[in-house]
Amino acid sequence: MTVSNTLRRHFPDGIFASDCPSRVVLDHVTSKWGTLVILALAEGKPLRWSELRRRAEGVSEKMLAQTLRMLEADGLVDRVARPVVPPHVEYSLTARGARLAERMVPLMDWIAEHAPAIVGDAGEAAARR
Amino acid sequence: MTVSNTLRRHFPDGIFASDCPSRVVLDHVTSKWGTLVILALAEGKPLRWSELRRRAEGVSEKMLAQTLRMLEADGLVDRVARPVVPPHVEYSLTARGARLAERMVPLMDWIAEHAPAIVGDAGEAAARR
DNA sequence: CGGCATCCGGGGTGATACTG
DNA sequence: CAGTATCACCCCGGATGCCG
Repeated sequence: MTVSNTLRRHFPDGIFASDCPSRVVLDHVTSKWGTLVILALAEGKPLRWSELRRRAEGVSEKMLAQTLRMLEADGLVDRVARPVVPPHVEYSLTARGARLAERMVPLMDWIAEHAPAIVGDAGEAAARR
Repeated sequence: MTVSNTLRRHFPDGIFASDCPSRVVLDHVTSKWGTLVILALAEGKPLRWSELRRRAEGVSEKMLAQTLRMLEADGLVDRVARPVVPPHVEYSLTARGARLAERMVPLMDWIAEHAPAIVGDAGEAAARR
């Protein structure tokens, strides 16, 4: 038993049809920067734009903006702008986003634990070639 | 409490440094087709190339091959070829892959349940604009 | 500080054809 | 059936410049 009844109920015959809404959401939350942003916000503490940029190391302004707008449109991230100068904007997870994050953290934990071994294996395999 | 101690222990100061092995593994398992392949194999039943192509609807031959080789190199997917004609090749999850899949299924369950609402919201938001 | 608009270059992607 | 090879294209994503 590795596939849940929920999954079976929703996708009895093909995991994901190419036009299924799940595909869209899947692409959003598993996007390169989407996962990092959600995870950074998973601590529960609102983060500012500049903080997010540091947390998701390597992200460009454009991609961070794009990612945040995408997640906001999906109702996963909340954006609160205080109209002061200099501007102060904070991002946090919505209730929905927090529930999603709960399911992402165990996955990230696993990856964090096993990534070194996996990359190590790959390196050896590459060296053997 | 939304971020685990494991995650904190491994990434005390930045979720993911840009050169961290986790980034590589993360990109692999959250790649567009990687998730679908892992999930398709998560049932535990070995699948043939052509079955995988049908399950991951929309995947091209090239990307399926690329994805499978990547996951195989990561030690997540096992490839067994029976040298008969016509060729018979079966893919399944390794023990490591199965453990990863266990952590992906809850995430996919959540997405499967909430994707319609999310896409629906996005549609409404777009219409409102 | 927190964005958005524009340009543009490279590589990821898909279609097609071919093979063991 | 299960792939590899080749190629053309498109779009992701970075860099830059400007604005509230």
